[in-house]
Amino acid sequence: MEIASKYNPSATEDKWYKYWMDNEFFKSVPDEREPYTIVIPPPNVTGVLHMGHMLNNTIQDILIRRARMMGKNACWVPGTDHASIATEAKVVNKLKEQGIDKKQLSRDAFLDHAWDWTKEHGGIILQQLKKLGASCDWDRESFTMDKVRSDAVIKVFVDLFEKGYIYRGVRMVNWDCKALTAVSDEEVIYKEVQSKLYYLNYQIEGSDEFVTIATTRPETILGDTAVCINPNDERFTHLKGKRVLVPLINRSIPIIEDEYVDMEFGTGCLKITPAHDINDYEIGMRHNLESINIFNDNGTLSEAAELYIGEDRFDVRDKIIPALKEAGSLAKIEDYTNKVGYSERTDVVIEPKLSAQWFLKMEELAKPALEAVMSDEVEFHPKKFKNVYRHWMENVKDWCISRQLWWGHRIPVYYLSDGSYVVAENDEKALTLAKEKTGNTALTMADIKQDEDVLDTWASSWLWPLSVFDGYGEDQTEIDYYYPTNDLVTGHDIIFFWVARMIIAGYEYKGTFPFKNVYFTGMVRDKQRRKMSKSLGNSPDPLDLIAKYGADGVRVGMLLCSPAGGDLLFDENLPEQGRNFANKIWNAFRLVKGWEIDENIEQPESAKQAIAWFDAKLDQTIATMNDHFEKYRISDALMTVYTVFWQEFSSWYLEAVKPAYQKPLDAATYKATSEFFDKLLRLLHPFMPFLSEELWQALEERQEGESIMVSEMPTVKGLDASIIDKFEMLKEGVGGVRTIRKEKNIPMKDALSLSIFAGEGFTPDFNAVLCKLANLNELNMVNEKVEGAVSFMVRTSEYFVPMEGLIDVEAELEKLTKELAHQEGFLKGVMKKLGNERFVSSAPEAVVAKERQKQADAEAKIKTLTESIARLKK
RNA sequence: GGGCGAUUAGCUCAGUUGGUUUAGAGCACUUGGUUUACACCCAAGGGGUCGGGGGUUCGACUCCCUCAUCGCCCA
Repeated sequence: MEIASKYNPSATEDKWYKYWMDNEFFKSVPDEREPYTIVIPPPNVTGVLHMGHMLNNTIQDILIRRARMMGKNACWVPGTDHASIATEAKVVNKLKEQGIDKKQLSRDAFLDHAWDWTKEHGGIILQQLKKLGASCDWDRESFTMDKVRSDAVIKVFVDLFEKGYIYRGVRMVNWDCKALTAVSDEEVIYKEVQSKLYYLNYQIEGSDEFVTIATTRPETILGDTAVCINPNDERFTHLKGKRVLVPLINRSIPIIEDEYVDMEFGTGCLKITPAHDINDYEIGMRHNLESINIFNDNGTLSEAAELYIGEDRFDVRDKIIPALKEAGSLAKIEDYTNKVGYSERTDVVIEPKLSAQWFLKMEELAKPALEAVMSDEVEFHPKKFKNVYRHWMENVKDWCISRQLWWGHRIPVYYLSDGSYVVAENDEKALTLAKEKTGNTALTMADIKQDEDVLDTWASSWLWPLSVFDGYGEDQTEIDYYYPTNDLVTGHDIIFFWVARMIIAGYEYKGTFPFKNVYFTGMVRDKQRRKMSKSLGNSPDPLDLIAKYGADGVRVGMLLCSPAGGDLLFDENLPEQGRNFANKIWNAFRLVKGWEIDENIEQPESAKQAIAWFDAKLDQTIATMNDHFEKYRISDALMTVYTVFWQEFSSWYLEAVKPAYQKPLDAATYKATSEFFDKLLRLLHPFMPFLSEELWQALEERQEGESIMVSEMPTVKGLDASIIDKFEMLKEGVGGVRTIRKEKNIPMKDALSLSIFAGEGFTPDFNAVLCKLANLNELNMVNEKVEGAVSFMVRTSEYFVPMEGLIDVEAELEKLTKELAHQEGFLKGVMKKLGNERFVSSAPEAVVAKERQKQADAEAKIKTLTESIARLKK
């Protein structure tokens, strides 16, 4: 059978993905088996696949494939979210390109365009995930705005309103002047910027004196309604009760006193602009100040500003400074570094703005969700995120859930002509409620008007683990079976946006957690620790990587350096390493499949020994991997099987059983080897689904409809592990001989003779393997030192390779002396411990015994080395 | 300004309730290799006073304090 010397992923990946789909292996329906469920963090419809998705979904696929092989009913639900702000922005831009202004369209006409856009672009990421091998149940694909999910969102709004958790209030919100909507606190990103601190003089009314205030936003003076001092500040005692004039517009405003003012900062005098700063707003409330809103929604100045009407807020800042200077109001300008909030969506500076919005009260709802995480009912991996979570939950703020947009779930609030309102799931119910409320049975839909705004996208995502199983529908079969889900895999950057809120919703609506475990991935960065971004151009296209290194190679690459929660520094040498590993497996398979099998020849002793060892080694490997998976150390689990396949299986086992060139292999050894290979492929399958399927199908004759992905994951047999340590001794022996060959320039093909003076713990169990791998023509067990030989030690046994005339006495002496010094140093450390009364009396017995064993071993080695040195010196 | 976390080999990280041969892995590096599975390979090797200082302990990479540096979250 001819097999190419290099693995070619592109030839196999599409073939097996289609095979899996055709056989419906990804599909899950409730049955009597234990369910294992993951809901995908829904990528938003405007996105394209990036490295973060690759990492995230690779991990989910590993977990789900493993669970499936462990006999569970594995269900991975895919889907997307509608990304209210981002999608609306995309659609508005697209319409603009076509010469259409959103304002000219009706709500329904705009939504038609948005749906068209979503249908065209929405599923791209999910299609790309198939290339990665994602084994999602595609029949379950959900969208936050489809019928089932939308109904859930509206039902929940009505329910929370009826429970008294939702209220409408005029508050200071984070206003996005580009998207023209409020955004939540979580959607504001604070960045440190170099700015200026402007010192401005305000003339005291009826006097030539003035006070100086410091501000970073001089344009907001037009909205000032007070100047504030600290009542304890003696510098300003004389100002109490006076009034000052706002520069340029000469508005008379009071000087008020409030302890909020930091006497150390700036001049100790603070201007108060209640409409445009959250702290000023609170001070304004305390002192009954007027709020003057000087901005329009798009960030230009309004009529209320009196000056610069219609001009952009940043242009005004540039213009007002010369004007203030000319008016003699500018005292000085200093450089200043401060943090400014930017919109996560549009990257424009957030403008604090007073407006009427809908809020969700969080305090009560958050309690069970906080408790659940602190008590590990929901487990975070890594644990350190528990602290972050607690801090947020204990200080949780009410959630601003309304957005001034059209694309999303329209708020089910209906206003009556008198300004009162009713809340209902649909028009019909709203009308009924309105009639009840007013006692006017003649009301029609024309008399009530639904709120124009939509809900925050996260107000639908937070229901995701419930809504994808139609948790708010009539038929509860699915939710009863799949909920709670098992694992959630997501980036730690959305712990508040999404994870915390899902946990809250889970407890509120099902009385229990939405998922048992949360695995937080790190952020994918480039080698220089920069975030991957389009503008930097430092993010590779995942599909290009797959084409270059194969999906399995990329999956392995993503995982090789991704401890939970830590940042992942991506570099192309990672998928390259993954590809190399795939090729290693491919070639090991090529070797095994290339052997000719002879039923009649006897199994060599060396093969028997190697099989006994690798059987135990594999058993231990499975146990180690299980342990890693239980603790969500997924990259460690991969590293375990990586090392075992490459080092133990390929470099030791296969070399030990490999027949001589062009000689056949006995049937028993082939059978054992084939079984080992089969198990290794199964262990590898969750990480490398395509290659493992390709080889598993070729390893034996398989029936149509068979697949490694639905085969059983190997389990621990509980074999005696002591053989593994004995084999390590054999490796040291082989290594010793190899070193001698290298030092003496003896090629591998020249057979050598070896004598072993056995020390404590020596085992002859692997002598046959030793002869084969060290290429020995003679192996003698001796009871005394061998003259005229090069020697080395394996633990307390001494190995001799006779080498008449080739011995470099000086070099041997140097080697032995160095080793002796090391052993003596080591013994000294051990003796120091054992010489300490308090160590011997207070350390556990086992620890002391271990030290005594170290002492005995070291003394035996020192004795041997001393004798050998003396002999050489003769 | 408040809080959290980190600092171990050139790089990225393990180190699992303080005791397994005076610290481990992967990558990178050095040396040697046309062995008939694989150069996307094989064999061997170098490299760290575990950020600094102090303390607790018979014993500290591991626990406590402190300083320094960095990162993240929140205001």
